Amino acid sequence: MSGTIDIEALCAAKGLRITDQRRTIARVLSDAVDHPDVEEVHRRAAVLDPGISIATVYRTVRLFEEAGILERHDFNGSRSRYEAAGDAHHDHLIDVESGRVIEFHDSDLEELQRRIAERLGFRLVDHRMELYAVALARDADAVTRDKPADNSVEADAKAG
Amino acid sequence: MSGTIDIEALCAAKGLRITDQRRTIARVLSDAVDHPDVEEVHRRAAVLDPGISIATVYRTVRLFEEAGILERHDFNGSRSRYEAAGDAHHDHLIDVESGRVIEFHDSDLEELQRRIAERLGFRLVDHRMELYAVALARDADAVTRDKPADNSVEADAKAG
DNA sequence: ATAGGTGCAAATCGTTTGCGACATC
DNA sequence: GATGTCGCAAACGATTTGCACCTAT
Repeated sequence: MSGTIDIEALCAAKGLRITDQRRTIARVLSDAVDHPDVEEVHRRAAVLDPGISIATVYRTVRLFEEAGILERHDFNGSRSRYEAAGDAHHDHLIDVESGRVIEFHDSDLEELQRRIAERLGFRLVDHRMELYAVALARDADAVTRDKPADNSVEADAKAG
Repeated sequence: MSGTIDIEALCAAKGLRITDQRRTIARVLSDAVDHPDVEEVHRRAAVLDPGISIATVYRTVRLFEEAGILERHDFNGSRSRYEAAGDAHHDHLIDVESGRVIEFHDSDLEELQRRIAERLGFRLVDHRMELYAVALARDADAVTRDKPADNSVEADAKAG
């Protein structure tokens, strides 16, 4: 889902100075189909530009996140993981056995969350929701799309 | 809700060696009506036993968490916060303006999460769900209990 | 008596930052 | 050419750990 976002174009649009390093990191993140952490982004960026520093990667993902270009996740605690923020909103299911992250969206869930907050006297401004689960039996991918449209779960698996 | 759990008794039941420090920390956590971080637990424990070390607090909350006596939360990233695990399961709404944490339970939500995981081919084993919200107008606490029983939201505010 | 807990200080991990050199606008 | 960025290494905050001493069982 995020693999199609042109982060470099977004940088330009936001008036961010574009350097070789930022271009490289933007490309790595535009191409990512998973949710890499900083170390992994650095590893991939270093393939394209061996001199790139991890400090620059930290600075850049932070910059991009503050510009709304990236989303940061904190699935297990320790390391932060990133994905392009351009897609429609979605939540994550983490396969606790493989570490695989599956994105999904369910509008009933979104609506219910909104109503719960309202019932408590609040207006929902954000939420964080992760499902930790184990695959059912063997045919775990045969059920990927069993109902159409927004109201159901549309998922595409992404590597760890 | 967690203020009534006798953590010391749970330690004994689990065969954990009970020391003065653990007794003190257990009491602090049994008495807590909020979600203190390690520094705050240490601060409160030090009132009862000024010599207690923060390393011991870290070791003890970790021990208690691994024994299933405490739950660790990671609401904003940095510091972990703890609460007694004895209560019925609940989720958290965080008032982004005051930092106040409100506990709630909604069985529709729990059920929906289970179904979403199932639809994706998984069995739900755990979840994390936090609502970030701002208080509506002034009468934010007049709506605390507007529907009865499990199906609705039952909340009690807890300090940050 | 002994397995295990404690306090201290040093180590670790992820992340941020001060600095002088360098690149982009 | 001014302003901002880079790489490096040191600094940082939260947490863990090695060690010599102490305590519950």
